[in-house]
Amino acid sequence: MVVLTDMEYRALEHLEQRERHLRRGVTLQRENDRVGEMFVLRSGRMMSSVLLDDGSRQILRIHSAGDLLAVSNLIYDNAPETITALSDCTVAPFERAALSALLVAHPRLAALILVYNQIERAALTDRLAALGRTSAKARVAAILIEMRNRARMLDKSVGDSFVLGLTQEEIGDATGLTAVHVNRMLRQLEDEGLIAREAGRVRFRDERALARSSNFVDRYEKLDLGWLPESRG
Amino acid sequence: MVVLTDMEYRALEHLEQRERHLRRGVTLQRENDRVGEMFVLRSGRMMSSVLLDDGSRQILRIHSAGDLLAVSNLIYDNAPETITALSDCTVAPFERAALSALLVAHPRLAALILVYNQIERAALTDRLAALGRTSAKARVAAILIEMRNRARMLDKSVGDSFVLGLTQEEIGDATGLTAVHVNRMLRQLEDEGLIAREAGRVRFRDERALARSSNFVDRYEKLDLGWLPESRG
DNA sequence: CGCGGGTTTGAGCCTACTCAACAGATGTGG
DNA sequence: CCACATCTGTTGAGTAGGCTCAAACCCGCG
Repeated sequence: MVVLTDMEYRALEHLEQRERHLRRGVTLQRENDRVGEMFVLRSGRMMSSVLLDDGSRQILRIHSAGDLLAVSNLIYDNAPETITALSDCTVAPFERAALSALLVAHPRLAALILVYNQIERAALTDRLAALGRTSAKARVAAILIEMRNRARMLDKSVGDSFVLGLTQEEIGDATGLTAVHVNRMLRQLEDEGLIAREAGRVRFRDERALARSSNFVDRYEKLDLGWLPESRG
Repeated sequence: MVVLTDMEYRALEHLEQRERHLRRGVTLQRENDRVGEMFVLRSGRMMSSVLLDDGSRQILRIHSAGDLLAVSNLIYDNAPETITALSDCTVAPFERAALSALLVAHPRLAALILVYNQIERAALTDRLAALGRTSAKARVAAILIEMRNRARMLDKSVGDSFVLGLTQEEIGDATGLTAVHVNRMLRQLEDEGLIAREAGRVRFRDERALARSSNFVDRYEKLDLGWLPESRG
């Protein structure tokens, strides 16, 4: 999508020097933890979530390889969100100072971070609209499509059938529903012939109808990056 | 909160050269419009929203003076959201290229934009959690507190009593409720002695209890900006 | 073989929605 | 200055989508 120069590439490499491996289920940081680092997710899938004081959980975002994690630690000393591994993962931690230096040395990378933020913002506002204004079925359909597209971004060979990698409870926490109701909505989508479920995999049988019933918009498409500043090296 | 240097200050002034005045109700941009500009909101209050295809509306964010508007136009040619004036407003438009130049010339301002993005992200995720996991009453309470705090940021003299400046329909579209139910929730908060309503104004009678019933967190507090890069001039 | 995590299904309930009517306030044109 | 339209807020009655509680099932795993 954007070609980095050698210098920029090396700057990123430098940022990601260290590496940490996480097993599925491990939490990288817990809400309100005193934190200072940020992370690049190098492989695997993670999620960020918050706990409300009635004990319920809201999943804010599902992250996959290449995402920046915990960027909000840049400005808050106490983490505003919990970050947990959904699969085995590797992350590369880096310090505020490193990011700060990067911004100064590589304005074009600074701009790309801004771009990244805006994509994420768009995705968040889509979810906001979904939670506020769409039915349970639409929300479940939307998360299915989003997960498939994510999978495909990392592996072009992914087609109609893919491994969801989320429990129904997790889908519920992401969509603001109960696990029980998620189950019923999946069944309904299946009964209507929109999807099929087979041993941990989901297959789209009528993607068109699925998209129609979910208001889904792919925010990684149709980006315009012509305005990016010149690179320095 | 952060002291700008003369150079930085002048760079921002330059960005905000032009000015445009908007009457209440006017839309600055409509979803899917072909756009290229971004804006600084100089005075007044605006909102960004999306329309779903069943005709319902979700308000994504309420903006007040000082906010950056339509930053997502940076990366999308077609606006992902509608932006409308909630009161008479003035905005200062600027181009992608201007922002791009700013990032190169003033890395510390680039960092501040990043900071701004993260605050906004935190606010969005709070709302996401509210829509997904809290009751109607809690959501209404939360928006009241948020609006009061916003008003106070611009005018330190604002205390328990303030002008809400939103119709019940707008509150509904922001919280994912119907106007009718918003009305009932306001009445309930009033009956319970948490608020009083008097001619367009809201007064907090028990702010502690209001905050308790709403999970509200003020994301503009407790920022740590010690890591910001040195300014250049 | 028993255990635990995840899934499935049923029954009944409650929160928030829909529809509808009305009251006030504001504005507009005649 | 009145008649009328429009927008916002208020209240009631009935409905429904999604929740709770509970039980059973499936499957991989120690």
